[in-house]
Amino acid sequence: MSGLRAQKKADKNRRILEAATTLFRKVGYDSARIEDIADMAGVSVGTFYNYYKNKGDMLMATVSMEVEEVLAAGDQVIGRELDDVGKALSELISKYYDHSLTYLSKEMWRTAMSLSIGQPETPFSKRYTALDHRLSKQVCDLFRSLQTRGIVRKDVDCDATGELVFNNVNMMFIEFVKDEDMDIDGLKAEVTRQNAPVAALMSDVL
Amino acid sequence: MSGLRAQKKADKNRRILEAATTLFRKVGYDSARIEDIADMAGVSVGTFYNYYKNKGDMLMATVSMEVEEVLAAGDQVIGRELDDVGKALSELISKYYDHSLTYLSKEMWRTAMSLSIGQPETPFSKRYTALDHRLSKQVCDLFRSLQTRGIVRKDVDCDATGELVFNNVNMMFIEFVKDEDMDIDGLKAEVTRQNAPVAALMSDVL
DNA sequence: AAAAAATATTGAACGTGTTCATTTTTTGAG
DNA sequence: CTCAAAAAATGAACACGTTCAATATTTTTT
Repeated sequence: MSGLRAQKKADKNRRILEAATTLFRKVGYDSARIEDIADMAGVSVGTFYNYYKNKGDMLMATVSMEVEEVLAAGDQVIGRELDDVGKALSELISKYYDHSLTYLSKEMWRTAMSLSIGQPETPFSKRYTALDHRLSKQVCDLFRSLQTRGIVRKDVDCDATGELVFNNVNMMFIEFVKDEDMDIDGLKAEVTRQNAPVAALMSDVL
Repeated sequence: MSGLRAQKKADKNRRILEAATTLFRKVGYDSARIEDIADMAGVSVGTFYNYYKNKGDMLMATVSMEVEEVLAAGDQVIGRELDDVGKALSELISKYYDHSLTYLSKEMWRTAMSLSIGQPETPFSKRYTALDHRLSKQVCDLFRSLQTRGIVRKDVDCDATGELVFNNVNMMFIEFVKDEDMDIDGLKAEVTRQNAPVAALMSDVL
Protein backbone atom coordinates (compact mmCIF):
# COMPACT_ATOMS: atom_id res chain seq x y z
CA MET A 1 0.00 0.00 0.00
CA SER A 2 1.70 3.18 -1.24
CA GLY A 3 -0.62 5.76 0.28
CA LEU A 4 -0.01 5.00 3.92
CA ARG A 5 2.78 7.49 4.25
CA ALA A 6 0.96 10.23 2.37
CA GLN A 7 -2.19 9.66 4.37
CA LYS A 8 -0.44 9.88 7.72
CA LYS A 9 1.30 12.98 6.53
CA ALA A 10 -1.90 14.74 5.57
CA ASP A 11 -3.48 13.71 8.83
CA LYS A 12 -0.65 15.03 10.92
CA ASN A 13 -0.54 18.22 8.93
CA ARG A 14 -4.21 18.78 9.70
CA ARG A 15 -3.85 17.86 13.37
CA ILE A 16 -0.94 20.25 13.83
CA LEU A 17 -2.74 23.10 12.10
CA GLU A 18 -5.82 22.46 14.19
CA ALA A 19 -3.92 22.28 17.45
CA ALA A 20 -2.01 25.45 16.65
CA THR A 21 -5.00 27.57 15.69
CA THR A 22 -6.90 26.31 18.72
CA LEU A 23 -4.08 27.21 21.06
CA PHE A 24 -3.36 30.55 19.41
CA ARG A 25 -6.99 31.52 19.90
CA LYS A 26 -7.14 30.19 23.44
CA VAL A 27 -3.93 31.44 25.02
CA GLY A 28 -2.54 33.82 22.40
CA TYR A 29 0.36 33.37 20.03
CA ASP A 30 3.22 34.03 22.41
CA SER A 31 1.93 31.81 25.19
CA ALA A 32 1.25 28.87 22.91
CA ARG A 33 4.43 26.83 23.14
CA ILE A 34 5.58 24.57 20.34
CA GLU A 35 5.71 21.74 22.85
CA ASP A 36 2.04 22.29 23.71
CA ILE A 37 1.04 22.42 20.07
CA ALA A 38 2.99 19.25 19.35
CA ASP A 39 1.46 17.51 22.38
CA MET A 40 -2.06 18.48 21.40
CA ALA A 41 -1.43 17.25 17.87
CA GLY A 42 0.03 14.01 19.20
CA VAL A 43 3.46 14.46 17.62
CA SER A 44 6.90 15.37 18.85
CA VAL A 45 8.47 18.80 18.68
CA GLY A 46 10.82 17.62 15.99
CA THR A 47 7.93 16.48 13.85
CA PHE A 48 6.30 19.87 14.17
CA TYR A 49 9.40 21.30 12.55
CA ASN A 50 9.22 18.73 9.79
CA TYR A 51 5.84 20.13 8.84
CA TYR A 52 6.30 23.83 9.48
CA LYS A 53 9.41 25.88 9.02
CA ASN A 54 8.85 27.72 12.29
CA LYS A 55 6.20 29.02 14.65
CA GLY A 56 5.43 32.01 12.48
CA ASP A 57 4.70 29.87 9.46
CA MET A 58 2.07 28.18 11.51
CA LEU A 59 0.26 31.43 12.18
CA MET A 60 0.60 32.49 8.58
CA ALA A 61 -1.30 29.42 7.52
CA THR A 62 -4.28 30.65 9.53
CA VAL A 63 -4.01 34.16 8.18
CA SER A 64 -4.01 32.90 4.64
CA MET A 65 -7.30 31.12 5.15
CA GLU A 66 -8.78 34.32 6.54
CA VAL A 67 -7.69 36.55 3.68
CA GLU A 68 -8.93 34.09 1.08
CA GLU A 69 -12.41 34.47 2.53
CA VAL A 70 -12.13 38.24 2.59
CA LEU A 71 -11.22 38.19 -1.08
CA ALA A 72 -14.29 36.16 -1.89
CA ALA A 73 -16.50 38.60 0.02
CA GLY A 74 -14.91 41.47 -1.87
CA ASP A 75 -15.73 39.95 -5.23
CA GLN A 76 -19.40 39.98 -4.33
CA VAL A 77 -19.30 43.71 -3.68
CA ILE A 78 -17.77 44.42 -7.06
CA GLY A 79 -20.52 42.36 -8.67
CA ARG A 80 -23.22 44.52 -7.10
CA GLU A 81 -22.62 47.42 -9.54
CA LEU A 82 -23.11 50.32 -7.12
CA ASP A 83 -23.29 53.78 -8.64
CA ASP A 84 -21.41 55.99 -6.22
CA VAL A 85 -17.65 55.87 -5.77
CA GLY A 86 -17.68 56.65 -2.07
CA LYS A 87 -20.46 54.18 -1.34
CA ALA A 88 -18.91 51.39 -3.39
CA LEU A 89 -15.56 51.92 -1.71
CA SER A 90 -17.13 51.95 1.73
CA GLU A 91 -18.97 48.72 1.00
CA LEU A 92 -15.85 46.97 -0.18
CA ILE A 93 -13.71 48.16 2.72
CA SER A 94 -16.47 47.26 5.16
CA LYS A 95 -16.35 43.69 3.95
CA TYR A 96 -12.61 43.63 4.48
CA TYR A 97 -12.74 45.00 7.97
CA ASP A 98 -15.85 43.18 9.12
CA HIS A 99 -14.40 39.84 8.23
CA SER A 100 -10.99 40.56 9.68
CA LEU A 101 -11.64 39.50 13.26
CA THR A 102 -13.58 36.35 12.45
CA TYR A 103 -10.74 33.93 12.98
CA LEU A 104 -7.93 36.14 14.18
CA SER A 105 -7.54 38.34 17.22
CA LYS A 106 -5.78 41.68 17.05
CA GLU A 107 -2.81 40.04 18.73
CA MET A 108 -2.66 37.36 16.06
CA TRP A 109 -2.86 39.97 13.32
CA ARG A 110 -0.10 41.96 14.93
CA THR A 111 2.10 38.93 15.11
CA ALA A 112 1.37 37.93 11.55
CA MET A 113 2.10 41.38 10.18
CA SER A 114 5.12 41.65 12.36
CA LEU A 115 6.48 38.40 10.98
CA SER A 116 5.61 39.23 7.42
CA ILE A 117 7.68 42.40 7.67
CA GLY A 118 10.45 40.98 9.81
CA GLN A 119 11.05 37.82 7.82
CA PRO A 120 9.92 38.55 4.28
CA GLU A 121 11.70 35.56 2.79
CA THR A 122 9.61 33.01 4.65
CA PRO A 123 7.25 31.09 2.31
CA PHE A 124 4.10 32.05 4.17
CA SER A 125 5.25 35.65 4.36
CA LYS A 126 5.46 35.64 0.62
CA ARG A 127 2.02 34.16 0.42
CA TYR A 128 0.75 36.87 2.73
CA THR A 129 2.26 39.56 0.55
CA ALA A 130 0.71 37.93 -2.50
CA LEU A 131 -2.70 38.00 -0.83
CA ASP A 132 -2.25 41.69 -0.07
CA HIS A 133 -1.56 42.31 -3.71
CA ARG A 134 -4.74 40.52 -4.67
CA LEU A 135 -6.68 42.73 -2.29
CA SER A 136 -5.03 45.77 -3.80
CA LYS A 137 -5.95 44.51 -7.25
CA GLN A 138 -9.53 44.18 -6.11
CA VAL A 139 -9.77 47.87 -5.28
CA CYS A 140 -8.29 48.66 -8.69
CA ASP A 141 -10.88 46.39 -10.28
CA LEU A 142 -13.66 48.19 -8.47
CA PHE A 143 -12.46 51.55 -9.77
CA ARG A 144 -12.12 50.25 -13.31
CA SER A 145 -15.57 48.76 -13.14
CA LEU A 146 -16.96 52.12 -12.01
CA GLN A 147 -15.03 53.89 -14.72
CA THR A 148 -16.38 51.62 -17.43
CA ARG A 149 -19.84 52.42 -16.21
CA GLY A 150 -19.15 56.18 -16.40
CA ILE A 151 -19.12 56.77 -12.67
CA VAL A 152 -15.42 57.55 -12.49
CA ARG A 153 -13.80 60.19 -14.70
CA LYS A 154 -12.22 58.73 -17.82
CA ASP A 155 -8.91 60.48 -17.18
CA VAL A 156 -8.23 58.82 -13.85
CA ASP A 157 -5.55 56.14 -13.57
CA CYS A 158 -7.56 53.46 -11.76
CA ASP A 159 -4.59 51.26 -10.93
CA ALA A 160 -2.54 54.05 -9.42
CA THR A 161 -5.47 55.35 -7.40
CA GLY A 162 -6.56 51.87 -6.39
CA GLU A 163 -3.14 51.05 -5.02
CA LEU A 164 -3.02 54.35 -3.16
CA VAL A 165 -6.41 53.80 -1.60
CA PHE A 166 -5.70 50.20 -0.71
CA ASN A 167 -2.38 51.00 0.89
CA ASN A 168 -4.21 53.48 3.08
CA VAL A 169 -6.79 50.84 3.96
CA ASN A 170 -3.99 48.48 4.87
CA MET A 171 -2.00 51.00 6.88
CA MET A 172 -5.10 51.99 8.80
CA PHE A 173 -5.74 48.35 9.55
CA ILE A 174 -2.26 48.14 11.02
CA GLU A 175 -3.05 51.12 13.24
CA PHE A 176 -6.27 49.41 14.19
CA VAL A 177 -4.64 46.19 15.34
CA LYS A 178 -1.97 48.15 17.17
CA ASP A 179 -4.58 49.95 19.23
CA GLU A 180 -6.64 47.65 21.46
CA ASP A 181 -9.10 50.48 22.18
CA MET A 182 -10.02 51.17 18.56
CA ASP A 183 -13.14 49.44 17.25
CA ILE A 184 -14.11 48.58 13.70
CA ASP A 185 -16.67 51.36 13.42
CA GLY A 186 -14.06 53.91 14.40
CA LEU A 187 -11.71 52.46 11.84
CA LYS A 188 -14.32 52.60 9.08
CA ALA A 189 -15.22 56.17 9.94
CA GLU A 190 -11.60 57.27 9.68
CA VAL A 191 -10.99 55.54 6.38
CA THR A 192 -14.23 56.84 4.91
CA ARG A 193 -13.16 60.36 5.84
CA GLN A 194 -9.76 59.81 4.25
CA ASN A 195 -11.29 58.42 1.08
CA ALA A 196 -13.97 61.07 0.74
CA PRO A 197 -11.91 63.72 -1.08
CA VAL A 198 -10.47 61.25 -3.57
CA ALA A 199 -13.85 59.64 -4.18
CA ALA A 200 -15.36 63.06 -4.80
CA LEU A 201 -12.58 64.17 -7.13
CA MET A 202 -12.75 60.92 -9.08
CA SER A 203 -16.46 61.41 -9.63
CA ASP A 204 -16.19 64.93 -11.06
CA VAL A 205 -17.10 64.83 -14.71
CA LEU A 206 -14.78 67.24 -16.41
CA MET B 1 29.72 64.46 45.43
CA SER B 2 26.13 63.83 44.36
CA GLY B 3 26.66 63.60 40.61
CA LEU B 4 28.90 60.56 40.51
CA ARG B 5 26.05 58.14 40.06
CA ALA B 6 24.28 60.28 37.47
CA GLN B 7 27.47 60.77 35.53
CA LYS B 8 28.30 57.08 35.42
CA LYS B 9 24.76 56.41 34.35
CA ALA B 10 24.88 58.83 31.45
CA ASP B 11 28.23 57.45 30.41
CA LYS B 12 27.05 53.88 30.42
CA ASN B 13 23.88 54.80 28.61
CA ARG B 14 25.94 56.35 25.84
CA ARG B 15 28.39 53.46 25.70
CA ILE B 16 25.59 50.92 25.43
CA LEU B 17 23.76 52.86 22.71
CA GLU B 18 27.02 53.24 20.80
CA ALA B 19 27.93 49.58 21.09
CA ALA B 20 24.47 48.49 20.02
CA THR B 21 24.19 50.69 16.95
CA THR B 22 27.72 49.74 15.94
CA LEU B 23 26.98 46.06 16.21
CA PHE B 24 23.57 46.30 14.55
CA ARG B 25 25.19 47.98 11.58
CA LYS B 26 28.11 45.58 11.49
CA VAL B 27 26.51 42.17 11.93
CA GLY B 28 22.79 42.91 11.70
CA TYR B 29 20.18 43.08 14.39
CA ASP B 30 19.57 39.38 14.86
CA SER B 31 23.21 38.39 15.00
CA ALA B 32 24.13 41.09 17.50
CA ARG B 33 23.80 39.33 20.82
CA ILE B 34 23.05 41.16 24.03
CA GLU B 35 26.17 39.64 25.52
CA ASP B 36 28.26 41.11 22.71
CA ILE B 37 26.69 44.53 23.09
CA ALA B 38 27.24 44.42 26.84
CA ASP B 39 30.84 43.32 26.39
CA MET B 40 31.58 46.06 23.90
CA ALA B 41 30.03 48.61 26.23
CA GLY B 42 32.02 47.24 29.13
CA VAL B 43 29.03 46.29 31.26
CA SER B 44 27.30 43.09 32.20
CA VAL B 45 24.21 41.68 30.56
CA GLY B 46 22.18 42.52 33.62
CA THR B 47 23.22 46.14 33.40
CA PHE B 48 22.13 46.32 29.79
CA TYR B 49 18.66 45.43 30.99
CA ASN B 50 18.76 48.13 33.62
CA TYR B 51 19.21 50.67 30.88
CA TYR B 52 16.99 49.26 28.16
CA LYS B 53 13.77 47.38 28.53
CA ASN B 54 14.78 44.88 25.88
CA LYS B 55 16.71 44.43 22.67
CA GLY B 56 13.99 46.04 20.56
CA ASP B 57 13.99 49.18 22.62
CA MET B 58 17.64 49.51 21.81
CA LEU B 59 16.96 49.53 18.08
CA MET B 60 14.06 51.90 18.45
CA ALA B 61 16.38 54.44 19.99
CA THR B 62 18.36 54.49 16.76
CA VAL B 63 15.26 54.69 14.60
CA SER B 64 14.00 57.66 16.55
CA MET B 65 17.15 59.60 15.87
CA GLU B 66 16.81 58.84 12.17
CA VAL B 67 13.19 59.96 11.86
CA GLU B 68 13.86 63.17 13.73
CA GLU B 69 16.35 64.11 11.04
CA VAL B 70 13.93 63.19 8.28
CA LEU B 71 11.33 65.46 9.83
CA ALA B 72 13.79 68.34 9.85
CA ALA B 73 14.59 67.74 6.17
CA GLY B 74 10.87 67.70 5.39
CA ASP B 75 10.30 71.08 6.99
CA GLN B 76 12.79 72.61 4.61
CA VAL B 77 10.85 71.35 1.60
CA ILE B 78 7.63 72.88 2.87
CA GLY B 79 9.43 76.18 3.31
CA ARG B 80 10.49 76.22 -0.34
CA GLU B 81 7.00 77.20 -1.57
CA LEU B 82 6.89 75.10 -4.72
CA ASP B 83 4.01 75.75 -7.07
CA ASP B 84 3.04 72.34 -8.36
CA VAL B 85 1.33 69.70 -6.24
CA GLY B 86 3.01 66.71 -7.85
CA LYS B 87 6.44 68.32 -7.74
CA ALA B 88 6.12 69.46 -4.15
CA LEU B 89 4.97 66.04 -3.07
CA SER B 90 7.79 64.33 -4.93
CA GLU B 91 10.32 66.61 -3.30
CA LEU B 92 9.02 65.94 0.18
CA ILE B 93 8.82 62.21 -0.31
CA SER B 94 12.27 62.16 -1.86
CA LYS B 95 13.67 63.71 1.28
CA TYR B 96 12.01 61.01 3.34
CA TYR B 97 13.25 58.14 1.25
CA ASP B 98 16.71 59.51 0.56
CA HIS B 99 17.44 59.94 4.23
CA SER B 100 15.98 56.60 5.23
CA LEU B 101 19.06 54.46 4.70
CA THR B 102 21.57 56.85 6.21
CA TYR B 103 21.81 55.16 9.58
CA LEU B 104 19.62 52.12 9.18
CA SER B 105 19.83 49.12 6.89
CA LYS B 106 16.73 47.55 5.38
CA GLU B 107 17.07 44.75 7.90
CA MET B 108 17.10 47.22 10.77
CA TRP B 109 14.02 48.97 9.40
CA ARG B 110 12.23 45.67 9.03
CA THR B 111 13.02 44.74 12.58
CA ALA B 112 11.98 48.13 13.89
CA MET B 113 8.68 48.08 12.05
CA SER B 114 8.14 44.51 12.99
CA LEU B 115 8.61 45.35 16.65
CA SER B 116 6.51 48.46 16.50
CA ILE B 117 3.60 46.41 15.18
CA GLY B 118 4.19 43.34 17.29
CA GLN B 119 4.66 45.09 20.61
CA PRO B 120 2.78 48.37 20.37
CA GLU B 121 2.78 49.00 24.10
CA THR B 122 6.53 49.30 24.38
CA PRO B 123 7.66 52.89 25.10
CA PHE B 124 9.84 53.15 22.02
CA SER B 125 7.11 51.67 19.87
CA LYS B 126 4.85 54.44 21.01
CA ARG B 127 7.53 56.94 20.22
CA TYR B 128 7.89 55.45 16.75
CA THR B 129 4.17 55.71 16.15
CA ALA B 130 4.24 59.31 17.33
CA LEU B 131 7.02 60.09 14.84
CA ASP B 132 4.94 58.55 12.07
CA HIS B 133 2.09 60.83 12.97
CA ARG B 134 4.36 63.83 12.77
CA LEU B 135 5.42 62.77 9.30
CA SER B 136 1.79 62.37 8.30
CA LYS B 137 1.06 65.81 9.70
CA GLN B 138 3.86 67.18 7.58
CA VAL B 139 2.23 65.99 4.36
CA CYS B 140 -1.03 67.56 5.50
CA ASP B 141 0.83 70.78 6.21
CA LEU B 142 2.30 70.75 2.73
CA PHE B 143 -1.16 70.41 1.17
CA ARG B 144 -2.59 73.16 3.34
CA SER B 145 0.29 75.41 2.45
CA LEU B 146 -0.36 74.77 -1.25
CA GLN B 147 -4.08 75.35 -0.76
CA THR B 148 -3.53 78.68 0.95
CA ARG B 149 -1.42 79.73 -2.01
CA GLY B 150 -4.20 78.73 -4.44
CA ILE B 151 -2.39 75.74 -5.90
CA VAL B 152 -4.78 73.18 -4.42
CA ARG B 153 -8.56 73.41 -4.90
CA LYS B 154 -10.33 75.12 -2.03
CA ASP B 155 -12.84 72.29 -1.62
CA VAL B 156 -10.26 69.60 -0.87
CA ASP B 157 -9.90 68.27 2.68
CA CYS B 158 -6.14 68.57 3.07
CA ASP B 159 -5.92 66.55 6.27
CA ALA B 160 -7.87 63.62 4.89
CA THR B 161 -5.90 63.60 1.65
CA GLY B 162 -2.61 64.14 3.43
CA GLU B 163 -3.17 61.15 5.66
CA LEU B 164 -4.15 59.03 2.70
CA VAL B 165 -1.08 59.99 0.73
CA PHE B 166 1.25 59.56 3.68
CA ASN B 167 -0.13 56.16 4.54
CA ASN B 168 0.63 55.11 1.00
CA VAL B 169 4.14 56.52 1.29
CA ASN B 170 4.58 54.56 4.48
CA MET B 171 3.13 51.32 3.15
CA MET B 172 5.31 51.54 0.07
CA PHE B 173 8.32 52.04 2.29
CA ILE B 174 7.40 48.84 4.06
CA GLU B 175 7.30 47.04 0.72
CA PHE B 176 10.64 48.59 -0.09
CA VAL B 177 12.39 47.33 3.02
CA LYS B 178 10.79 43.93 2.57
CA ASP B 179 12.31 43.59 -0.88
CA GLU B 180 16.09 43.55 -0.92
CA ASP B 181 16.11 43.97 -4.70
CA MET B 182 14.11 47.19 -4.80
CA ASP B 183 16.09 50.41 -4.90
CA ILE B 184 15.11 53.90 -3.84
CA ASP B 185 14.64 55.15 -7.38
CA GLY B 186 12.22 52.33 -8.10
CA LEU B 187 10.35 53.15 -4.93
CA LYS B 188 10.11 56.83 -5.80
CA ALA B 189 8.90 56.06 -9.29
CA GLU B 190 6.11 53.84 -7.99
CA VAL B 191 4.94 56.33 -5.42
CA THR B 192 5.05 59.18 -7.89
CA ARG B 193 2.86 57.16 -10.23
CA GLN B 194 0.43 56.43 -7.43
CA ASN B 195 0.28 60.05 -6.37
CA ALA B 196 -0.07 61.46 -9.86
CA PRO B 197 -3.87 61.11 -10.23
CA VAL B 198 -4.59 62.61 -6.83
CA ALA B 199 -2.12 65.43 -7.36
CA ALA B 200 -3.73 66.20 -10.72
CA LEU B 201 -7.26 66.10 -9.34
CA MET B 202 -6.32 68.30 -6.40
CA SER B 203 -4.91 70.89 -8.76
CA ASP B 204 -8.04 71.18 -10.94
CA VAL B 205 -9.60 74.54 -10.38
CA LEU B 206 -13.33 73.99 -10.41
C1' DA C 1 33.43 58.45 60.05
C1' DA C 2 30.44 54.56 60.74
C1' DA C 3 26.20 52.60 59.86
C1' DA C 4 22.09 52.32 57.34
C1' DA C 5 19.48 52.99 53.31
C1' DA C 6 19.15 53.44 48.50
C1' DT C 7 20.65 52.33 44.16
C1' DA C 8 23.24 49.85 40.67
C1' DT C 9 25.79 45.75 38.98
C1' DT C 10 26.36 41.14 38.18
C1' DG C 11 26.18 36.52 35.98
C1' DA C 12 24.18 32.16 36.68
C1' DA C 13 19.78 30.19 35.86
C1' DC C 14 15.55 29.99 33.25
C1' DG C 15 12.26 29.56 29.31
C1' DT C 16 11.31 28.67 24.82
C1' DG C 17 12.19 28.37 19.77
C1' DT C 18 15.09 25.62 16.90
C1' DT C 19 18.43 21.97 15.33
C1' DC C 20 20.27 17.48 14.40
C1' DA C 21 22.18 12.82 15.23
C1' DT C 22 19.81 8.77 16.24
C1' DT C 23 16.01 5.62 15.97
C1' DT C 24 11.73 3.99 13.97
C1' DT C 25 8.65 3.26 10.23
C1' DT C 26 7.50 2.58 5.48
C1' DT C 27 8.52 1.20 0.94
C1' DG C 28 9.60 -1.67 -2.99
C1' DA C 29 12.92 -4.87 -5.11
C1' DG C 30 14.55 -9.61 -5.19
C1' DC D 1 8.82 -12.74 3.08
C1' DT D 2 13.31 -10.40 3.71
C1' DC D 3 15.96 -6.79 3.75
C1' DA D 4 18.25 -2.60 2.34
C1' DA D 5 17.29 2.02 1.26
C1' DA D 6 14.39 6.05 1.81
C1' DA D 7 11.51 8.84 4.58
C1' DA D 8 9.80 10.39 8.83
C1' DA D 9 9.77 10.90 13.85
C1' DT D 10 12.06 11.80 17.95
C1' DG D 11 13.73 14.37 22.03
C1' DA D 12 17.91 15.80 24.07
C1' DA D 13 20.99 19.52 23.28
C1' DC D 14 21.71 24.18 21.91
C1' DA D 15 21.25 29.33 21.47
C1' DC D 16 19.95 33.46 22.99
C1' DG D 17 16.79 36.90 25.22
C1' DT D 18 15.45 37.76 29.72
C1' DT D 19 15.07 37.55 34.93
C1' DC D 20 16.39 37.92 39.68
C1' DA D 21 18.70 36.87 44.08
C1' DA D 22 23.07 38.02 45.66
C1' DT D 23 26.68 41.40 45.81
C1' DA D 24 28.83 45.86 45.40
C1' DT D 25 28.72 50.81 45.25
C1' DT D 26 27.05 55.29 46.30
C1' DT D 27 24.37 58.35 49.10
C1' DT D 28 22.24 59.79 53.28
C1' DT D 29 21.79 59.79 58.18
C1' DT D 30 23.46 60.12 62.73
